[in-house]
Amino acid sequence: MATVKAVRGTRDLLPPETELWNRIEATARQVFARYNFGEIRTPIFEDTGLFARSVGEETDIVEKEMYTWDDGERFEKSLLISRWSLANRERFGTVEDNSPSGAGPIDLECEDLDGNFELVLFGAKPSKRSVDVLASAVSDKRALLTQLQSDKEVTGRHVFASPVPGVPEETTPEGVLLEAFHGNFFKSSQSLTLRPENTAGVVRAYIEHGLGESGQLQKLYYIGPQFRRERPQKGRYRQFWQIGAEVIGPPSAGSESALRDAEVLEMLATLLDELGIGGWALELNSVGSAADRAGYNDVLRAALVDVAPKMCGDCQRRAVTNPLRVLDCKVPEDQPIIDGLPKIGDSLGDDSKQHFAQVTAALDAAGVPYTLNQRLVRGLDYYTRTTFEFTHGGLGAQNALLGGGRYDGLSEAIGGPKAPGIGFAMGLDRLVLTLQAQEAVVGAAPAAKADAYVAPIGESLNAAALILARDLRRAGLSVELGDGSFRLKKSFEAADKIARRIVILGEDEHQSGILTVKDFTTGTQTKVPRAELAAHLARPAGE
RNA sequence: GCGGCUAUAGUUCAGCGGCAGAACGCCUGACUGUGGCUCAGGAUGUCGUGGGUUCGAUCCCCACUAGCCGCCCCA
Repeated sequence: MATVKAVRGTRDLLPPETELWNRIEATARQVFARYNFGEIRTPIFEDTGLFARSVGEETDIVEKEMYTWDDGERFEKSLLISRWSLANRERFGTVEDNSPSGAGPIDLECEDLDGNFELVLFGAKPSKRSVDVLASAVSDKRALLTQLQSDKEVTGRHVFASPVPGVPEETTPEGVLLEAFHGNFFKSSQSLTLRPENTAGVVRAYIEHGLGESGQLQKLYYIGPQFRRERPQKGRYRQFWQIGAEVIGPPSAGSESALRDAEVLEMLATLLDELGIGGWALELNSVGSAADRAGYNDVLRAALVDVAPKMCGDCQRRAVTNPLRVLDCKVPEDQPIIDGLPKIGDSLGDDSKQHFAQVTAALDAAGVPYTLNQRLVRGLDYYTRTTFEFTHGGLGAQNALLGGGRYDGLSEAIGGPKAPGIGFAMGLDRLVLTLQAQEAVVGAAPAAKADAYVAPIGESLNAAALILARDLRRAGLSVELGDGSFRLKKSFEAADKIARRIVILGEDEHQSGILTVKDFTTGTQTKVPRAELAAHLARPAGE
């Protein structure tokens, strides 16, 4: 029997690797706290419409990478089928009787009509298969159900016509309506999606809880898994982890100020430094207001008409579908052409230019190094004005550690108040890879060992050992508990691997209350009264 | 979604159309209340899954699945 494995693009994080993850998360929380960010935890799934409207209908994420499902009550469907089958046992008793035009493949449709739900069973043009299907439907409702659920050829054919409730009728040339049911059969049906990113959820929560009403700037961070159905690669998974933060609020709270952009960028520089990421680079750009961006898109599209035929195949396609993406092209031959294209900086309005100048001036003053990259146009629709990316060499094709930008119109796009904001998302999976690579060079610190290993000799002392371990643990020590069924040799072998000292609890020690402690670092063995044991074990190894 | 490479022991990997291998790790003993170092011995396994070719396939062929690298896109 094939064993069940983690599904493609997902993975387990095990010790000791999880220590690194926790260290990163703890560092991030500390840094965020110093900048007065609070944690927000939003649901892992949201209404599909949220992502369609925020991330952008036309983006790859929404078009083909989301995990989306319908949250209707699917069981009701089978009830309806069985009801239909019973009701028509008589009428469709024979194949000939039932098929004025021949009973075709049977299908189900349901649709929301005026708040109620319509469910329709209909047959299409006759075929040998469809006759068989119907025959089994009449004789056995379970067989019909199986057919409907398993046979793609049957269930895949959708021909829908508006029915008269309860009355069979002719429908389209392709199909004959067999029966229609009308009523509130489906209590609810909603399209849900595993979040592909977290900014949309944060802004949704901001709107839903009226956080803008406080008049205060909201500074929120999150840490959690996101989901995109992409082809897995190193540092890219279908369930991936992001740490991100958002600064959002009403304009009166200063949410549009370039100072906020600079503060976020300076915080990120600090965070990466404190994480020990060496050699990061900040790339910075402004895509301007929504209008600036649209204008540039037109200018770029026009400019590409002449030069695109000389470019790579991908670029020729992008020139039509998404001109901004041409700027991302990595084909060497195309680079001179791209350099000759109009720059987005020339399409920025005065407001956008001034805002961006303030951002860079603040970064200069704070000593945060950056490089301007006019080709940096982020893929998500909601970005405006400042966009940025922190990259790191040694990540292969996936060289972006984190990315983000300003999204002044996002709240309004999903039905909220005017609430400009700026935020970022950091790929935790890649951050871990980067740190692991660095530590491999520097030399990873050995895994932390427990303070002590309590080794009872004989199973009769197991309970006493449990109590001893409990007391040491309550004193704040990390303690592993051995098993009295082990021979002492085995206890030593096990203990040496996972603890700094071993505490032997044999009959002698149990009677006298004076325990035998051996320090693995020095190999010295001492007798320690139980009352002094915790203090003794708390000392560094070798002392 | 597309292209290339890969899949053998717990791990890292050799290997060959004819008995399944190494290192490390693991277990046992030398040593019944003392680890590391050493020595002796042992088990490693559906050779990714399913087909095909062949007297015979872990090896050759095909498909599938998964991983890695690149593309697309993105964190």
